[in-house]
Amino acid sequence: MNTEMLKTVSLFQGMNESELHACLDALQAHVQHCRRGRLLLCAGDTAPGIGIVLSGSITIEQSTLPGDLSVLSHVGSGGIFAETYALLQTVPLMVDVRANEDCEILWLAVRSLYGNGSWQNKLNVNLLKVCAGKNLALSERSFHTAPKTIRARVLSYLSAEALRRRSNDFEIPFSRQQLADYLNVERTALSKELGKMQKDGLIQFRGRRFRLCMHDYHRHSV
Amino acid sequence: MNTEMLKTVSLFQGMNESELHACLDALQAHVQHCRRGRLLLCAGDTAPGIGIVLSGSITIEQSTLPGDLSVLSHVGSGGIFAETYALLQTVPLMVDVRANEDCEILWLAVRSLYGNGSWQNKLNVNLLKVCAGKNLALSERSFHTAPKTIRARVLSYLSAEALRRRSNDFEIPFSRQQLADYLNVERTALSKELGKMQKDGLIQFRGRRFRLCMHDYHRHSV
DNA sequence: TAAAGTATGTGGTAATAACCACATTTTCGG
DNA sequence: CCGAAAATGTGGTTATTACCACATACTTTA
Repeated sequence: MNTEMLKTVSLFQGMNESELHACLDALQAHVQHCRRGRLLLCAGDTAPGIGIVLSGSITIEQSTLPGDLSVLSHVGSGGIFAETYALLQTVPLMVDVRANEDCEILWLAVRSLYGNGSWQNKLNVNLLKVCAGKNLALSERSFHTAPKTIRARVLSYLSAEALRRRSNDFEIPFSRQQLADYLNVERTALSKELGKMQKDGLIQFRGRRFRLCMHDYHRHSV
Repeated sequence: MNTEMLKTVSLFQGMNESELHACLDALQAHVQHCRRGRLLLCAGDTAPGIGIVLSGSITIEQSTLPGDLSVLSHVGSGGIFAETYALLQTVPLMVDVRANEDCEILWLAVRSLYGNGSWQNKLNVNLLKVCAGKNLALSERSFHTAPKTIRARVLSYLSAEALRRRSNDFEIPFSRQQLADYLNVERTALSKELGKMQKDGLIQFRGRRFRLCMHDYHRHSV
């Protein structure tokens, strides 16, 4: 493997040749080749580790309705991805990762970070988890505020919540005002839209308790 | 200091008593008392370290125009804050941190994380920086997409960019379509609003080059 | 250089959400 | 159990934006 290239990767900054080798060894580094257009990871998966793009490039895509695809970000050679999900091993991906062109990916197993049990190490790992957690929370919110209509934002949020609780019937942790702030909409407009959605049979709610009535989510005209 | 309480803090998970003490010592932990309503940190500052709320609670506030204050988040006892900025020491805060009630804050000096120079340590620190960087990028975008009008979003973005470049005349890294996506608005609506803003004398632009014509935007110095 | 293709700007229209004033419901302290 | 206060919902109006069709400018390349 070309270690010169690896020295330019942010993760390995400040390491000399021997440290780099020790590191790659301990993290069970291995290379995956991937053809342009193929999925490296898909929503629902748990990340197998931290990904580093050795050559080529990948895109992070929002996996909503097919045909209405949106690219969230682009990671080129030397970039890293999936580290948030790798650090929070229980959390499933909300996005797809696709090879934007033929590429080589270096995977690092993250559990090896928990190396020697020194307090320095524990502190680092705890701090990493906190950062990754905030990261995830921020990504998720930006997900739910992306749709242009209030209805779509509400559905995005409620669907994610239902998925998380593994139930279509659940309580949300927000008051109406807080939910409005979270979704970046005006409170009374939110109330009105919630009412309409109930009338339309999409949801039922009372206070903070919501029920999602998803008849079939596979319906989308061409 | 009450170490029982500290053991519940996410940062110190999994540490025993002696590790905890070693840790507090190495990180030059010290306690600050703060009265309800006072500012702990203000926008433009650089964070002195990682903050942990020992008692009371704090709020993170958006420091835009006074009178139009918005609370971004609330951190209670046991919570940590400012870790993003502490990890990226060069970056000035975009927010204010205020004591929501009388409180005690434990500050940890982050440079001590760079402890022994093992590759494990370097890797951890590098990873932390990557996470903190993504965090910051996500926060910043949610800042710029928070305003309700296109004009306000554009100004929020351009002002931040001007601040970063320390100049009112700069190039942005986005095409129109990309900027529209970033600000979560429709491209042609963005073009129209940019035109109006130029006509109104707020900005000048040509392609990716922008100039901010803000008469009084130097309220960052004390 | 011409032609094709891409990026950007403009006009008009319909849909949507912000905003305000106020009604109703819920929560909470006495 | 009451009344006050907070939270939530409703109606109507206006401002703003999404959306569409198309014009113009700027790039690329044959």
